Amino acid sequence: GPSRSVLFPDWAYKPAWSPGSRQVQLWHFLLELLGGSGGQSDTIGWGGEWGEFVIHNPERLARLWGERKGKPHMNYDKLSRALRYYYNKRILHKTKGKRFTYKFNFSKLVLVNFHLPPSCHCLPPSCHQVFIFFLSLSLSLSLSLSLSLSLSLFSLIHTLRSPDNACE
DNA sequence: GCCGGAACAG
DNA sequence: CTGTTCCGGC
Repeated sequence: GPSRSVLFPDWAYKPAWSPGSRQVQLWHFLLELLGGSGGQSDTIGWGGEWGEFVIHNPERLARLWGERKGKPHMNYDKLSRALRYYYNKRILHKTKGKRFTYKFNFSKLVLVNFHLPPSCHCLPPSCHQVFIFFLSLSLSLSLSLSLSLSLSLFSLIHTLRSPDNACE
């Protein structure tokens, strides 16, 4: 597959509940596809609104996702069930009335997956907002360069969060 | 197509 | 935990 290490640092693939595992998540995969080819391909592309994306070829997307996860029987019916589980997590929601169209909640995406402990005051207060700004920039301009900058900032935040830089 | 419950896997 | 599989309902 295309370069997952380019877009996401390794720690982004490790859920907090399972330090050993390194399973790619569906929203990683979607952003990966949307981050390349100027945000447009025959399979998936950014939509009209901010964070909105359209699946142009649902079964092809499912096949690619199945290849990544080692699930040869993946299809859009099952992939879309996984997308629907994102609704309550506030990672995605459906753009109603538009076929195969969903929308990212990027601020929630950041807060859920990369939240800072409230007790830590080592970081500037607006690190999240800075990241969101970069990510929104990459969305509006469809520049993978901006996405790389965003993830570099992610890495920086992660480094600052390490025990070596703990408060007190 | 889209929804969400239920059982299940790793 | 994040999905995967299956499915009845709209």
